[in-house]
Amino acid sequence: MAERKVTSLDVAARAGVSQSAVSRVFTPGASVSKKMAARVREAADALGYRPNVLARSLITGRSRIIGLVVSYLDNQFYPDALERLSNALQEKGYHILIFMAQGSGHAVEPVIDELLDYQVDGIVTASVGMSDELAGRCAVAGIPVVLFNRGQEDARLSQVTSDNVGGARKIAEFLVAGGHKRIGHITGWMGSSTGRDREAGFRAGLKDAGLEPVAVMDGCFERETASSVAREMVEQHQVDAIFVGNDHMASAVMDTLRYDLKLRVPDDVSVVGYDDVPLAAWPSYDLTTLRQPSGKMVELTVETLLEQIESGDAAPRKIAIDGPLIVRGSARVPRGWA
Amino acid sequence: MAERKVTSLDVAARAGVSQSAVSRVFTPGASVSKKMAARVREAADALGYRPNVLARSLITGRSRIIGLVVSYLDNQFYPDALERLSNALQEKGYHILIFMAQGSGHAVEPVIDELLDYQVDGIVTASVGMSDELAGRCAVAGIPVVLFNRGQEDARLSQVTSDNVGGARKIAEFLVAGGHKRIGHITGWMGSSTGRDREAGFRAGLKDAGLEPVAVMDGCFERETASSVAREMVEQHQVDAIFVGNDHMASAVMDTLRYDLKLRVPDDVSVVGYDDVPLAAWPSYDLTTLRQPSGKMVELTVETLLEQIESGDAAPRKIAIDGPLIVRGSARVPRGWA
DNA sequence: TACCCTGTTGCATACCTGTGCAAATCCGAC
DNA sequence: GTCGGATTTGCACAGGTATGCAACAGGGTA
Repeated sequence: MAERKVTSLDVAARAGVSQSAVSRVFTPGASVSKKMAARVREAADALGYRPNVLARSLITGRSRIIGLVVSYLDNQFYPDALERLSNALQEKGYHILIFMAQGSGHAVEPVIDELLDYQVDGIVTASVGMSDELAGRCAVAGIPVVLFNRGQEDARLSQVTSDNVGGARKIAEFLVAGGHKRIGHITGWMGSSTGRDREAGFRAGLKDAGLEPVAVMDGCFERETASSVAREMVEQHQVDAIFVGNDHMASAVMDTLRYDLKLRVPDDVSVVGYDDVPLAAWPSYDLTTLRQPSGKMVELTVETLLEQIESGDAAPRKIAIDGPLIVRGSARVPRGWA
Repeated sequence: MAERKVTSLDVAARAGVSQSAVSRVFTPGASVSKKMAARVREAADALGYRPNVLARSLITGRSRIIGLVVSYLDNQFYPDALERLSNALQEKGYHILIFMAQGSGHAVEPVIDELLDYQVDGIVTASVGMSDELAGRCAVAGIPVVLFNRGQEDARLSQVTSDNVGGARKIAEFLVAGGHKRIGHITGWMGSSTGRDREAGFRAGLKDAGLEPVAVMDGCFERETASSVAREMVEQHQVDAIFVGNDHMASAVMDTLRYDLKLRVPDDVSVVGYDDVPLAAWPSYDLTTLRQPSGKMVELTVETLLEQIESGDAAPRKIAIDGPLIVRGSARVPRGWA
């Protein structure tokens, strides 16, 4: 039923040339005469020949596959980034092999092993950390790793994040300028660098104004957790503003404030998020938030990764780019704010 | 810097056995003695050996890679399905190579070629159609294709959808029972089977009640388009209910009705969606909608695909599963509705 | 014509694994 | 101790491609 695969040998036979000639025609930068190229291409088209990427990778040592490890896709930020990442890599002739880090986010270990089995040229992990031992295995295998939206000490790992400390500080300044007195913070998962950095920046920003958060609780990057924590924060700490660790949780918090606790946003409580995902701009939320420029982040991720893959020995890079505060209607705007 | 890759030969040498022995130890179902397996595994662990999937696929003819073609991820339905699909396949030892069909959804052609280059074992296309010629190429190559959430005539293609005609009919009945008189429909993209089937089912349902939609306009599965179309529908056709072709658009329509046109939902206009994505359950939308059981759909997609891959000559299947109407608060509920 | 230089081509091999076949080993029964 | 059968092992090759090396052709100059 399924026809036998057509190989470079078939093409060579039909064109009356050697197999190596065929190979060279399909290898950019190889030495082939115009005439030869024309003959081979004609035969190849007639037979419907296309080079076998897997066989090719066996000999070149490059698979043109990038492994992507991701743990959840319900936060809009990640599908968006995934789409951009895939497009950017596709343009460079690479493709994404996707791996879900299931369970409680800690099951990265077995996933990386499988990744290595596929001889990926590089790895991007989105919102997922790596053990030192794992980082070592990748380093030994010569496979560059870029942490996307997450940071880690290990010098062998590259990372691309937004300036979480600086961003959160801006938010603190904004809330202070808005005259809020009882400010709370629902953090991202404190087991993540992102969650910790935003908390640190936020605390620092308040401290500069002589303030301190009246409550800091872990939202774990989950909508349900954030909702229940928000309820507690309002009822027990009477906050007048909440900085929520990302937009995904912030939208849930706004829903809880409005529909569950019957409070007005921002009149009773101001809410600020982080990321500026698409839904932040939807009229239902109209969320003031700090934009993580995902286009730029992806761009730099690709650049960092390909640089290491193609030049072999480029040093890992730790990149933090800053993003603007997007002022919308979910938080009281300070008088005369630019 | 990067150590030379450790191969089955290295393991064989260390264990003092032949390379084939090593291969057999890592091939489930091959004939190996306990003793041999133990020796080989010890040596393999010591060296950190893992079989090279690419080299293996070269000889077995199976890559254990499934190609996924997807055109957009901003509709929550797709990231959700992608996550489930990846997990389900991962469990079976397969992995997803992702391809974005960029542009106006018609650029599937070049993408499929690239897919074939990677020797994928099967293809899943999400909300993307295929030309007959393309379907033919896949059939010739012996690669099964499953259309996810989209239908097509071609007998060589499998497909898994919800019962779009039946589902839309249920919605029509619900709106009619609710006493609505001027009912409009913002369709999904009419270039897609999904869009057309839902429209047909909806029309049929209204007809059974002696009604007809007062307006039918194409929302193209895009939020912006749906919004502007909704405005037109209200202003020029005074609808009292709108069936929107999916939840992704429906949430935008609700925002437009409420915040732009200052209408109350459902008091002034009822809105019903399709899919039951997570945001449909969020209090801000509380959207009445028809659930597409994505878990079940993914399950059947995997089953269909693997059956064809592994048994080689299973016939393509056309599956349409039906889903329940989820009644929430965005549409007037008929008196005494179960 | 003899010469050299540049640009093309073919030959042979390597990449890493799975598998058919034949040889080897094992084990128990006579 | 011998034999038969079942199980295990090794040998050798195949799968589809890229590439170093040597051989080759072509063309221009003296």
